[in-house]
Amino acid sequence: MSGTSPKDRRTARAEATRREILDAAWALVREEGLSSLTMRDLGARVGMKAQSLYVYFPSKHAIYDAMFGDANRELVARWKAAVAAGPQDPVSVLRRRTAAFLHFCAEEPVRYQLLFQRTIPGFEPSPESYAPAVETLEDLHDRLRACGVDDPRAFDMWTAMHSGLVAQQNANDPGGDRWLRLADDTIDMLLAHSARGRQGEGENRS
Amino acid sequence: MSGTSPKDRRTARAEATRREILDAAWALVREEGLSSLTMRDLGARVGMKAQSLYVYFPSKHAIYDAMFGDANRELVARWKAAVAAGPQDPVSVLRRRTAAFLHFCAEEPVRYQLLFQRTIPGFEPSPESYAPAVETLEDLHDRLRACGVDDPRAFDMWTAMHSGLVAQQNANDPGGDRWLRLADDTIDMLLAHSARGRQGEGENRS
DNA sequence: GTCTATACACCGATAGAC
DNA sequence: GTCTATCGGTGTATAGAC
Repeated sequence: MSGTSPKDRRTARAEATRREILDAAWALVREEGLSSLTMRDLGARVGMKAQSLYVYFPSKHAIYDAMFGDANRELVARWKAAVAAGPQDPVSVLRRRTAAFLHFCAEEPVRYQLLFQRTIPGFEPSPESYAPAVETLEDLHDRLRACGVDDPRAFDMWTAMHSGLVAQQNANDPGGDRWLRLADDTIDMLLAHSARGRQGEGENRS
Repeated sequence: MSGTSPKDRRTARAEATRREILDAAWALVREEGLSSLTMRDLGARVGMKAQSLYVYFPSKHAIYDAMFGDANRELVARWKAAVAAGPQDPVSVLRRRTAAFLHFCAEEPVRYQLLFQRTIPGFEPSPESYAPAVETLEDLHDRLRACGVDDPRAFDMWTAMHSGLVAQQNANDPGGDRWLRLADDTIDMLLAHSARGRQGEGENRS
């Protein structure tokens, strides 16, 4: 259990190279755009010929898929940190979680594009890379239920509102906060709306 | 003023060919997706070699631009028709206008993608093609003001909500109405929210 | 494991013949 | 106005030297 076999060393080295290629790919798409990633450019960036990349990834789509997984795992880490970071009453947790999600989507448009806009022709994420996204959505469902929102229509309205805030932010004020700063107001509005007709339960604003 | 010069005849013929090419392009992107449009396929569709298309359009982006203009003009026609089609009180007009916009966006995802997702690498619409979009947005502004909404934040919340409804509808339930049917509820919520703190003015629900 | 070399089937775009 | 021919680009793939 303690020793490291030659095979482990070899796969560990290969894994490090994969990581290096992915980091270079992120840098490239940040500079040139998601769809401007080419195998030849990427190879040059890591000091390889394009053909050698196929030793580490079977195709360009496999690189996109690994990036998709990267981004999704980062998103999960973000909202888990936000959830843990303050008062634990459901509405406060929901507010922090929502803010973390919105900032994650707005701070790097190319990452948002990869995760949610699906702009690459023919690219479909693998189930493994997609799994954290399912976890994220289920967690949101739980958080909303904890705040007394269990109407499916209210849930759909919630996802629409936040996808809309991010879409408008990235499209019309990239790098700014014109729509992001509406988040808390929007949360108030949605909570009030879904509480309508029910007996008003704890709704603390802080 | 009444006669038709040879030059007019020539340009009219060319204009008809342009129209024919654009119709073929719409058919192609509907079948194959927005980014799968190729000059070779498009040429074949109208019985030309790809190179001959350059007689009518200087580039592939120019074709996308003309399609962008097509779609925007159609959108204007749609909401103008919806506005004229019923009772003229501001809230009813706003409801019909909003429904027309949402259905326009949802009924042909590829058109929505061209207009609002900006998924084509390097494509920016020309000012001429974009002009109707400005008119649409200004009209929305006026309609909202007529309903007593003049807070810029409420206006931004409005655009976010509706961009989000369409985004979720097209991404997660294409062809259905899971998010579209939330429109009237959403309008109620937004109108109530922006009326909060002001003296409640006429808010008639059809 | 990386290279060179070569190939294939596409792509947008241009030059020039007719 | 349409064609043929061609260019440089793309992702992908294979063969073989070192």
